[in-house]
Amino acid sequence: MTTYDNDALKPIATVDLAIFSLAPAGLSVLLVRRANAPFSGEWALPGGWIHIDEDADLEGAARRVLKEKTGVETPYLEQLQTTGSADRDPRGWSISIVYIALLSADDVTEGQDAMAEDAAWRPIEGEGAGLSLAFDHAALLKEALGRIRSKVEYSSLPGHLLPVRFTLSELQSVYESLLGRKLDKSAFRKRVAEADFLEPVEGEMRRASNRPAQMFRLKDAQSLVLFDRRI
Amino acid sequence: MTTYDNDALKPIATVDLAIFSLAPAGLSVLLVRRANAPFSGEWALPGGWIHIDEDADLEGAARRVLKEKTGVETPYLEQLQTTGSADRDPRGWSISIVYIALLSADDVTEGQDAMAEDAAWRPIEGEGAGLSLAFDHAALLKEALGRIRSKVEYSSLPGHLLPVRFTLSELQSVYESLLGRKLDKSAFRKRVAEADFLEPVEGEMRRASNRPAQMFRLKDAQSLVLFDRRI
DNA sequence: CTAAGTTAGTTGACATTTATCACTAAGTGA
DNA sequence: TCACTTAGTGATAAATGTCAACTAACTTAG
Repeated sequence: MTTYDNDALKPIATVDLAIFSLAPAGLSVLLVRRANAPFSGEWALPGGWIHIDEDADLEGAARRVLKEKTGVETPYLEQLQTTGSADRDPRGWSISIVYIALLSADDVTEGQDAMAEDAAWRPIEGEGAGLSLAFDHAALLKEALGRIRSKVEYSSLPGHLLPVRFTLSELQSVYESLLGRKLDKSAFRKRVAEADFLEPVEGEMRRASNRPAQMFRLKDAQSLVLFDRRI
Repeated sequence: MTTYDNDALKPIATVDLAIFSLAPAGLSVLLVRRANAPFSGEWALPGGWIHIDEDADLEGAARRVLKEKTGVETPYLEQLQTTGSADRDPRGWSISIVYIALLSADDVTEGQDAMAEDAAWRPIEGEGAGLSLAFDHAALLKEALGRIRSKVEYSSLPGHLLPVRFTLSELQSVYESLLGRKLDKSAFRKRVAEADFLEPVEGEMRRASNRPAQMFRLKDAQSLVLFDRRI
């Protein structure tokens, strides 16, 4: 085993985030416009160097970046993957640890003031492959989308994109929009009940010109519940 | 965004591997005894610095370490997770990108000469939580075991631990031993047939003092096939 | 040569689970 | 009071899993 006699032999390490929310237009990702070289002026996933004097660990670094860009402190946060190669950054051998964050619709509306000026929500169109982003961020975003789409099939993931309180019908629409197909109401409710990640907000109903609907909230806003079978 | 004016501000980055095989005693992991500080003399997962002049990318670094320790070049290899914190290595802020590798029984027997002298196979007992390893490697190993055990439920993973050619009954035993429960022969064969990751080796049979069994091999020795439902 | 023993591989009956779709419930507004 | 809309539940058909019996193909003992 060799040692790093020379720090110049160390790779560069950054933490990058794929931050998702449900804008009215559907699933959207937060992008920032780069101010400096390389790729100055181009859009990229929010991210930054690890600050070894400030960040206790990788997840701490991810939370710091998230707070800087959105003002949100306690979202759903999950490590996606790590890429690293000699040529993904013109400045040298670099590593990117990528996290996925899901923001509730309430986080987005409440956090509008706190949001960084260089940041913007971009709706995902189709497979989301069409975007041109700095570094290898288009590929990273594609991976993140793949992970999200796959987890919708067998987890409570969509619950983290809604407002804090929502009805079962609203939850079902989010599943349907992320999956791109209709679900049966009865089967959907059976799955949700079994998975046991919701609790009713007692006495609170969504009222419209029809039968009122019971409102629910996630039992745990930070964690994902996996289903036994597909939704 | 800040820049690294000083390389001393960069974290240390290593690639570590949880390399598994099926020794006669059951699932086993390859450990190496550390020759240098820190944790000199203690057992650890095989790993090493990223060599920015030699490794093209992270997976390349993982393959290099794997070859150094086992002589094997083309195993099943999968990125598990990345940990990084200020205190996991006494030398400073450090990142470890952890890979899981699965070696076929043939790899192990053929590669015995090529295996590094400081390395040894250690059988996993129970949950594998009892081992005391350098750094946070005990926790990393536990994560790796969790990933493997969970993937056995819905993937072709056990096929990568057997010799290149094997019978369906042998495959079923490996599933059973990793899952810790018996499976129904008929249901098992239905799943395996549906998942379509095996091909028969025409004319080749396992002979014993009973009816001969058809031998099979993986259609693709590097990739995992996921099932629609649990095994 | 034959019968007993062993494991491979298949088949079918039955129980359980899951999908599909129709139904009842509870509100609004004309 | 009736038409309309969405919420929520139940009933039946289809699919799937479980269990165990069955046939097949070999070796070995007598």
